[in-house]
Amino acid sequence: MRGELTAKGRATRQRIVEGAAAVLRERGAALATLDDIMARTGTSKGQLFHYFPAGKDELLVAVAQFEADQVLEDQQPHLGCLDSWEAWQQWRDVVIERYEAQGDECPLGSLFFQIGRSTPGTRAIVIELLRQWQESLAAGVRALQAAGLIPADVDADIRAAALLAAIQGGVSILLSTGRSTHLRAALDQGIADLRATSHAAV
Amino acid sequence: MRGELTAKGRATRQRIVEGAAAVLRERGAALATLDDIMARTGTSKGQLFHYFPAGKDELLVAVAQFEADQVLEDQQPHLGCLDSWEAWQQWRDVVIERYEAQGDECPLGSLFFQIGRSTPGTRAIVIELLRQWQESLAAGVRALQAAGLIPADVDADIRAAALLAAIQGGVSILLSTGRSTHLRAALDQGIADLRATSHAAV
DNA sequence: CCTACAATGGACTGCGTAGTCCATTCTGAT
DNA sequence: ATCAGAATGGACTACGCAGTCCATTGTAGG
Repeated sequence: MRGELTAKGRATRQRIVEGAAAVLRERGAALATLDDIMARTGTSKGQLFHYFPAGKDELLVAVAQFEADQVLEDQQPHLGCLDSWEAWQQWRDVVIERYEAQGDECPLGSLFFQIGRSTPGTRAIVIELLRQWQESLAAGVRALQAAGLIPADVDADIRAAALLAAIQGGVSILLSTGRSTHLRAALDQGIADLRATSHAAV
Repeated sequence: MRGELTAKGRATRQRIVEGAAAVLRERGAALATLDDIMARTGTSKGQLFHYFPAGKDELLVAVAQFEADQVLEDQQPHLGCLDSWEAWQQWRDVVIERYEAQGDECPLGSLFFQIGRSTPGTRAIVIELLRQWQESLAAGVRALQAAGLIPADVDADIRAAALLAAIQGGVSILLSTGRSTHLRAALDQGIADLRATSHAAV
């Protein structure tokens, strides 16, 4: 038992992270307390500080990483193979469905505002998430070019950046208003405009 | 002196709101304390609760309203008369400049996550802000149609919604990463795609 | 002036919460 | 069976912060 963490220990730690994630989604990072997390996960103070010696911040960073991983996973396998208009459409459906189901709970958003500015940890996680997300989208645009569905002179990176911004904006408006109108409009318009490049007179 | 608030009183109240707004931008709503605000504005506890009897929440709502008004004002007069491509371009420049200057401080964002979910107040303010913003954009699109610069069958509301989402997303990515790349990409691409409708083969 | 009430200052209270500490129980290797 | 170290429980501490309260000062109207 030199490796610091037994099987039981790993399970408990995981339970804490997942439970904490649920609590944070429900109450928001600003209002969630360690007691909430203890109650939800059926753990004690001793355990929390046993697995996250640096305290709440360390736990929040772990949760942020957990949530960030989820975001991309939830879009697979569609995000990974955007090589036809059908694939793009399926991906669109999954994204909208996911965020409509999430409603006004924003795991990463509230986390970011709680500790993002101060701690470099969460910020780095968010940046890396955005980077991978955009890279996948850019790959999708290039796949369309390779398939001859859109012109080769379309700038894949700019398009991907614009699409990513459109999604982010749609989601934050969904968070504020509770309505997915803008997310839908942004995604649909973004894809339509991409499609329009194939028969533009420019 | 029956009207509750003298000239001096009104000035103090205003000073508190503006000072609080500054503090909130700097430290984020989650970390800002009444003591910070007192220090910044040179006021006492007594004053804070004299002008905002319901306490911190009431003050935060006042700040949210103040910030929301700023957002639209800062885009004027450009946002009000988007009737030519030059006007759109100028507006684009103002938006980018404003948010680049703001950097990673998000007055409304942090406010929203602090009290937005719980209090209906801030949420209503944000919703109203978004509504007016989108309405101005839609008016701009219609102005382009009226000027014959884009086809009449372009759906102004959808375009406006997509543009608004693009901006919001660009801003939130700016908040996360500190880089305005996405905001620029989103705005430029959005306007370019709008422009492309005038010579599309569809 | 004088008076009523607004404006101000600041000490004080109460509470929620993060974090500490140690006693006890469990687990696996030898 | 034994023992080191992990896992757990929970009482206890420290403290920051919102909100209360009242004494004092300023101010406009009569």
